[in-house]
Order: sequence, then structure tokens, then C-alpha cells
Amino acid sequence: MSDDRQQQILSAALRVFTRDGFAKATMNAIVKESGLSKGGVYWHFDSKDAIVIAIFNQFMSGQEALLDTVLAQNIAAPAKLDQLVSLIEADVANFVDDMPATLEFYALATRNPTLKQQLTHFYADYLHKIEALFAQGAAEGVWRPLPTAHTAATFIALFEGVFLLYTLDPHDTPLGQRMKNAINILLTGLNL
Amino acid sequence: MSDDRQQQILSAALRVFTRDGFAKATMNAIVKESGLSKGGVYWHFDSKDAIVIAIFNQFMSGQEALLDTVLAQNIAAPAKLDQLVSLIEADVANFVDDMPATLEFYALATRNPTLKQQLTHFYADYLHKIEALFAQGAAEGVWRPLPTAHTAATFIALFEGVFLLYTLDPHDTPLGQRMKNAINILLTGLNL
DNA sequence: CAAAACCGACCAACCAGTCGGTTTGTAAAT
DNA sequence: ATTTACAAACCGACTGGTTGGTCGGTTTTG
Repeated sequence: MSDDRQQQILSAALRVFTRDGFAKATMNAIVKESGLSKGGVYWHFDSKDAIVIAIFNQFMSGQEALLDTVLAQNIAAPAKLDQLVSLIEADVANFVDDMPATLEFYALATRNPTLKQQLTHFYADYLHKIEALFAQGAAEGVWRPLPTAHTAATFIALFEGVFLLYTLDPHDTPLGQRMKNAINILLTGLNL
Repeated sequence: MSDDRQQQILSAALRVFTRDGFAKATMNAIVKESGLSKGGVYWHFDSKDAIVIAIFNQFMSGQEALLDTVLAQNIAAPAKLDQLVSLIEADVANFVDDMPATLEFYALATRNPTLKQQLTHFYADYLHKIEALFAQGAAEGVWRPLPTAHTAATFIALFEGVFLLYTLDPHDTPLGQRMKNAINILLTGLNL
């Protein structure tokens, strides 16, 4: 049952990263949290970095699967957008506590070539799929036929920014509300 | 000339953080880069964290000063917005290389209470000032009179997101172009 | 019984911070 | 102008503690 054990280790590691921060997280802590021994953990993963990369991959796969689920449906573009927001909102509720860890992963990705390449691919894929969504909306005549690359990049940037600010300071406004506000303004525009 | 020496240490530290990443940056490296000795550096700063916090403060002060410069002028709101984009674009050129470090600071701020509080204050201030800008635009009759808090939060999120994505993967599109694309879509809106 | 999975004591490297001592600036006393 | 006095600024060898990773041996599994 190698896969189960690996998952057990990854879950433990994510818990430690979330609790202690990536910089302060030690292998000893991950080992202890996993319930295994040091040798056991190192039998499954060659290094601390290997664990980080594995967690990162799971996170990206999950996000991409979520997007695919929404886009696969046979509905109008605005409905897809609504559903995407709802799904992300629901999904994020499961890992709000891990969001600082996400930030640290991003920081790490700017240094680690392996991580950087994976992240670049992930975003390229994600961007293309979102582009298709906006192209659909334009074809349906509900959205402006702007260059889809610009629109998609702006949309993703807006969402990432909302996440970032929420992570830095969740204070009173819940994440779902922030996302909806942002989307509304992006759709309607500011100009009179 | 205590201030000069402190600045010398902070500049060296930022260089090391940018080069090695915050996690891997050691005091020995900062000491070496600064040209001083360990005792010398520790005479000016009590700890590694104190150095980080000082750098963070400088960064925030700079950003706020830039915003104040723009807002203080006696011109229409859209012109202020244009100018803000230009100024940020020019300013960012000076520290593109340090942007991964910025990401790491953000990650750190979610753990360190002192940093977190400073960052919260900084964003609250920044938000209020941006709100005033959108209120001005609404009063001038060029922008929709939406709730300024929502508009300002969305605007900041959009910009932070653009920065984030650019840091993660600068590939071909320059930052200034990305900012302008994003602003255009936000102003005009997507809906037909 | 062989390979896979696991154990945990051990280690070499490293790191933030300390401290006793030295140099430098500077202001008052001679 | 020179000495004295003292604190600010600086030096760098040293340390106590920690960390990622290893390895020879043990248990479990098929």
C-alpha cells in the first residue's frame, strides 16, 4: 500500500507546513506527525524538497480538475463563470488554513527550477482553458470580444490577488463576497 | 553616521535575500555581503528578524510615498490613475529582481505578528487612499458610483495579482503592458 | 526466503547569536 | 595643541543547539 503511506506522509507534511511555516518546518516534525519513523519517511521520499514538490503537484491537479469539471458542462459562459466562483469558494473553505503555505510554495517556486517549470505549465494550461471560456462568452454575444489572452490573464490575476489579500488579512469580509464583488466590477466595468 | 551603516546593512541583506531566498539566507552571508563583521551587524540590529522587518518597512514607506505623490496633485481622477500606473511601472523596474523576496515577505507576514500588524495597517491606509480616488472619479461623473470599498479592494487585488503572476512567470509580456490591459478591462467591463 | 517497508540512534554541517577585547570618534581638561 | 577619558562602533573566534540526511539492522509482506 505504498500510495496510502505516501498520502499519509504528505498530509502530515502539509499539516506541519501550515502550522509551523515552511521555513521552520523540520523533517523531525513531519516524521513525528506522520506517525512513521525517519527511515520510513525517507524510504518514500528522497528529501524534504521532494515532499514539497509532491504536495504542490496535488494542489495543482486539484485546481485543474475543478476547472475541468466546470468547463465540461454544456451551459452558457456566464453560468460557467458563476459555477466556477461557487466551486472555488467551496473548495477554498477546505484549505483556508493552508493558504499561507500556498504563498510559501509560490515563493519557493521562484527559486526551485523544477517547481518553477511545473507552475509555469500549470498556469499556461489554466490560462488556455479560461481563454476558451471567454471566447465562448464572446461567441454567445454576452461578453465583449476582447483579446482572450488579455481577458483571461486579467481574470486570473484578479482572483489570485483576491486570494492573496484575503490570506494576508482575512479581517471581516469573507472570501466568497470578495470574489463576487470583484467579478461584478470586472463584468460591468467602471466607466459610465 | 549610524543611519548610513544601517542602510548599508539593509541593502546587503536585501541582496542576499534576493539571491538566496529568505529561508536559505544566513546571517554569515549578510555579514559578508555588508563588508562589516558579525559584531558590527549585531550592534545595529538585534536579530535577523529585525533586519527583515526594517526592510519591509522601507518597502511599504516607498509604496505609500509614491501613492501620496500621485494623489496630492490637482488633476482629474482618471489622470491620477494613469499616472499611478506609470509611476508604479517605473518604480517596479528598480526592484524587479527583488520581487521574489517580496513574495517571501508576504509569506512571513502571515506568521510574524509584528509584520502582520504592520502589513494590515499599510493595506488599510492604502485602501482608504484608493477609495478616495474612486470617490473623486464618481464625483466627477466619469466612473460609476459603486461602493468605494469594493472598488478599491478589487483594484488593489487586481494589481497585486498582476504582480504575483508576473513574479511567478515573467515570460514575454512586460509588466507595464499587463497593468494597462488589466486596467482597461476593469474600466470598460466585459459585459456588452 | 527475498524483497519491500520500516526503525531510530547517530553524525557532520551549519547557524543565530554571544562576548571579551580593540579601534575610532569626540569632547572636555590641561 | 596635546592629553585624558569615555562611549560608540566594530571585530571575529567561539558555542550550544539544531537539522537534513544516513545506515546497519529489524519486521512485514507476498
